Amino acid sequence: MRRGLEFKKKARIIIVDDNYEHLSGIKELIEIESDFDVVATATSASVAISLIKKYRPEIVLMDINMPEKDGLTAIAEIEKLDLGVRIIALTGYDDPDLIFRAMKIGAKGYILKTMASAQLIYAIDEVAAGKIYLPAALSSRFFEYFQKSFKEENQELSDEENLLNYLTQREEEVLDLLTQGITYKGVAQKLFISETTVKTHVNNIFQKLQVNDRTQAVLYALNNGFLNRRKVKIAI
Amino acid sequence: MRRGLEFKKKARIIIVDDNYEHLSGIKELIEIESDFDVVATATSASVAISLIKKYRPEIVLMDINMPEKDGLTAIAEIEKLDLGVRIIALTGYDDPDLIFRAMKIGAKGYILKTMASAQLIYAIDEVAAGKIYLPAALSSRFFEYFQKSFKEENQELSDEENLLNYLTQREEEVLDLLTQGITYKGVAQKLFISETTVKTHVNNIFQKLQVNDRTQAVLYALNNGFLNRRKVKIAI
DNA sequence: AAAGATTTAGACCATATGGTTTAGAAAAAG
DNA sequence: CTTTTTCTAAACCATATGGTCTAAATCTTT
Repeated sequence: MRRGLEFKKKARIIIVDDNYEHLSGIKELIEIESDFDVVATATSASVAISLIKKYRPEIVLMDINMPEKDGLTAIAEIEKLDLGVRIIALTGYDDPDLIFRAMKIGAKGYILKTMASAQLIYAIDEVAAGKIYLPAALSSRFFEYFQKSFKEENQELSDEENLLNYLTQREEEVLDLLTQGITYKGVAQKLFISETTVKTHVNNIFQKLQVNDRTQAVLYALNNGFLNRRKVKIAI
Repeated sequence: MRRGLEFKKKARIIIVDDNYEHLSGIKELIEIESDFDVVATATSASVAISLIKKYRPEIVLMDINMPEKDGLTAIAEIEKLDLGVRIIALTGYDDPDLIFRAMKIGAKGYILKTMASAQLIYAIDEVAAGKIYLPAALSSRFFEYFQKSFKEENQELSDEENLLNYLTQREEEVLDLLTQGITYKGVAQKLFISETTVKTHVNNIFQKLQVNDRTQAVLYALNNGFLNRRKVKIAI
């Protein structure tokens, strides 16, 4: 029966906005200009959450700037419930930090209230279809923020300044095991060398990293990109 | 002289692709269908880098899948030079991991070779204008990957499972200092308590976190969100 | 082939760390 | 106003860790 006639089920929507004017404006817009079904509206995050549990909508339009419980916390809570609700965040302005945090905690889309109504409908359409949608303008802001945070975090030290680059291969292996909380005895066993050899390596590592104990060496390693070819940190 | 006639300087481009067919195809396309100026081409990353240093183009189109030095490493190196070159990554398929890594290290755009030529021109246009451009389809892939990695990292432990939540205030203070690589003696001085008291706290911490040494305690703390209300990690 | 770096490993010693128990004072919870 | 928890601190001991020096075998580089 594939590729046959598909009766596309109307996506059910809940709209959340503390401003009643906005709320009803958006509601009308959706009811008039789209096929979606606004099953409920809420003017506070806490009410919204109970409504979501009750109606199990496909889509939630969530205003971020609300007093009391703010929209971001609400999104995080709803995502934690894991009901499969797809949340589109809504704000008045394109603060990249807000965009970043919303997307981070699981929003499937983000639109500005100032955007054309067609854009809102399109966004809902895309998100209802399982995609994640960010308008090009917001996407651009997001990525600038994203890259900036990476740059700051990663380029703390140049290659010459990063003392990790002076370690030999074997020293790296030893340090790697230390960053897993393994004792010297354990390291010796894993690397098939004697414990005294491990101690020699460790002492060399200390000198090269200019630290005086295991914990500091591990912290230096973690803070300066050791193993960061797989694991990536971003600071926000 | 603002808002006067602006002679928009043609953006200068260098194209990098190990496949010569592709390379000349793209070159012709750009020369015929756009205003951009292809100042050079390269079939390897290392050649590309010297050409970039020489010509200082505004835009670089960089193929990711190349033998020898791969495109991602090349992008990272070029970004490190900090010449203000804006790099657009180019691949045959939409691997979200590749997209994520490319954007992470600073690519200003990402397009597929299979995309329409108009799309390529548009991307260059946007990136040359200072924006970051990801076609909606790739952007969607990116965000799925992005959110998945956050979800995995953040929802490792529930509040009850996270042993850090069983620590007392004083124990948290001690652990905090340990995560800074401070010795027991140092902790004692900072908290104005005796060293034996520190040891008592530390032993209690070990029991609560189910570890047997300082390094493991520090690693547990760092891996399980101690101090993570400000810093956010994502694992890839 | 020679020089240098890396990896291995021992001796020796000092001290920091970890394990266990006991216990009083202070604070919080009931 | 008890009871419980937290914070403080000591004694005691075993062992892991760290500092320094020496040195041979192996691998790299010139």
